[in-house]
Amino acid sequence: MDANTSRKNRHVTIVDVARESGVSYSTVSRVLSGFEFVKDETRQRVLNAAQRLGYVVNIGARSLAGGKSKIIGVLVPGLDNGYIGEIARGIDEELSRVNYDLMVYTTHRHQGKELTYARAIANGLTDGLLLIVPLVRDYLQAFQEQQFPYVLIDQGDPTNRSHVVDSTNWQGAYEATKYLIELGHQRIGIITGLMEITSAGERLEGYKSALTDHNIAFDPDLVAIGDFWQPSAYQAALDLMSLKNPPTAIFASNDLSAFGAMEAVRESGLRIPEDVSIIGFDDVPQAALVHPKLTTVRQPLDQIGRVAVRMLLEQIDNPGHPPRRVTLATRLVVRDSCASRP
Amino acid sequence: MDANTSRKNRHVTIVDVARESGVSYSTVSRVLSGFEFVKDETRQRVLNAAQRLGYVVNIGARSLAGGKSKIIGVLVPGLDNGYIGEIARGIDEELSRVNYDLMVYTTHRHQGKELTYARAIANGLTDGLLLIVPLVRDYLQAFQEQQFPYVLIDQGDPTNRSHVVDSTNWQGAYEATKYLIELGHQRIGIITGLMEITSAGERLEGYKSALTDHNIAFDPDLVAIGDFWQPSAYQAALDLMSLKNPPTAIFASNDLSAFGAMEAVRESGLRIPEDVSIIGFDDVPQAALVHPKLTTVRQPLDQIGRVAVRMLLEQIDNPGHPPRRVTLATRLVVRDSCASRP
DNA sequence: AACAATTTTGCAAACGTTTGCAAAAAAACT
DNA sequence: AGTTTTTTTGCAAACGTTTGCAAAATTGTT
Repeated sequence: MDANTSRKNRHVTIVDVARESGVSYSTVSRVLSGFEFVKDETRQRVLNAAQRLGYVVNIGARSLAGGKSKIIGVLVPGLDNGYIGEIARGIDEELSRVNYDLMVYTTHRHQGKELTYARAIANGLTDGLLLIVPLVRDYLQAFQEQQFPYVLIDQGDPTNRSHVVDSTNWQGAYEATKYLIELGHQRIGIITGLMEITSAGERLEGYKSALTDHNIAFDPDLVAIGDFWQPSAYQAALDLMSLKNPPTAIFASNDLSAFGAMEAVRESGLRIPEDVSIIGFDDVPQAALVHPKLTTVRQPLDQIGRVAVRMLLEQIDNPGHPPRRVTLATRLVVRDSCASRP
Repeated sequence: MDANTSRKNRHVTIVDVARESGVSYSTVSRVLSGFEFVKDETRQRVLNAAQRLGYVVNIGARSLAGGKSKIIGVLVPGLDNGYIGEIARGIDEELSRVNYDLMVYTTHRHQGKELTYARAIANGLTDGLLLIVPLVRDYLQAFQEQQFPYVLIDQGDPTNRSHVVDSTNWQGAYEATKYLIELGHQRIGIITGLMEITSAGERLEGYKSALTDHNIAFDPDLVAIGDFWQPSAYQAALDLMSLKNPPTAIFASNDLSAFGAMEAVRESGLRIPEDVSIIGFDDVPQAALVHPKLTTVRQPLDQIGRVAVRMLLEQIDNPGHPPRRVTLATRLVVRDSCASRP
């Protein structure tokens, strides 16, 4: 096979630009990568030449040589849910303002060997990492030792050594529950999230507090364990509804769970909100699309993404920044899925 | 400021592994990167050493030196919709099987200067590109000249020089329309997609053909131009419903548009499906969640993603592969949003 | 046992940047 | 005009790989 594929598809390099503009390649590098001292006239000359030649930096080389890759990574379970989608939008928008690119790593695949995995990332070409995953643990330490920038999204770090951005989970849950109580409900069920995630716990606590504060005894039977996904919430709701004394309202720990609950309730032959009220958490785009429109606690998801990016960039530019935790406010969005107690 | 940040956070390199296992670094490279001739015993020794040291390749260096980066890029408008999410899932799953990573580029930002942009990508560190974008044009040629691997998803290439994977748009639209006709509808409106996208045109044609084949005159008034997004579909549906002789059924060119149409119809005080039937296209996850559940034409979105990846890999491993076009079958999914003519 | 053929290994030269250090040029003082 | 200071530039040495080529080791032939 005479496969004379010319492997070398020569690209325009910094050297070409240097030649074209009559300066040394290091000057070009300086012009292109930063703001070092370089005479304005020279800078212009270089910029023009680069433009003319259609130069574009080779990221691999740059990161090898020690510069920033201008890539940040985001570690997520998967792309296929509105929650992540909204956060991703915020991330993306903020990133674009500073000309960074985005690398996506999904965990659902790399089961188990996450540590190795995280090391791979840190070692590689990303300048920092955004983690939107449950069960973060071991590798945080590795990151800390390496001073590798990262921020946790919607997931607390028990050791308080991480930068994290989240929202007022406890309070949001409290408000949701309170709202239900004010509608006259006394038996309020909750479908929890995956309890390994800190926000799931916080929401459960908020629910409990609201109950207590309004003199309603907490009944463990009304707590159904879910995992933030629709199918398990569906099952959980089914369990709740088959109680001898079923709830007249359900607080689902996220919207996806609320959708599952709606399905289950409807299948039990009951109407929403006439027979049972359902409230969610997150306010993903679909929440306003389902019927009846879902009343829910809004997390400013895109904002969360934005803030996370800013915090990460801060660390990148300024290593050794002391850990910060930013908590964004949630607010109740009343739509059509809740009504007064029947 | 005594910021003595030790810039050099030394990583384990191929050289360390070489030392540890008592061979030269090139042998290590060969063991790690490919299947070159190397004695089995040596290979084992190297592998063990690498394992022990926790070695992990530096992608930047590898791609600089001419190897594969094992990263593929995907160019999308944005991450915040179920359609992309599903395709992405397919892509991701398939990629994980071959240990590739994923870089996401969104276009909504780089308005206009897409050519420069695409060149940047191709020049950079991705081994290939998946394009899920409207309005592909100029840069395709650049890719072709450079023999840079790419595949078009759900978007045809008029010149037939690209690898593309899509689904049976014409046929899906035909079936949807036919289904509506068989339910007795005579005045069937259509909300088109963004007409710059080939699939939008194909779906419109399918709709027309079905009409013609069943002796229903095509009425231009019943065609409302949309752009595949909910808000414009909402408006389009409103227009349709305010016709002197409004349609009794609407074929929306994608599910998002169908959601918009549902909203509009409901707001006009009409019921779905009793007063007007609505059918969508795509079958995104939410389609089964809205109420009434949406009858729609299912595209195997994750499959599309999978196939696209396979085609891309094929090109990467085997440059100069002649362009192929794979068209996956759609099928009608009947749910609750369509009924016989009132 | 000598030689040829084949398989396995190692050396060195890229790949395209960044950056410390020193040289050159320009500007600011005497 | 001669110094000193400051700004601007260039050289060279990394960074961690891959890979062509040649040397070394192994195997096969006679």
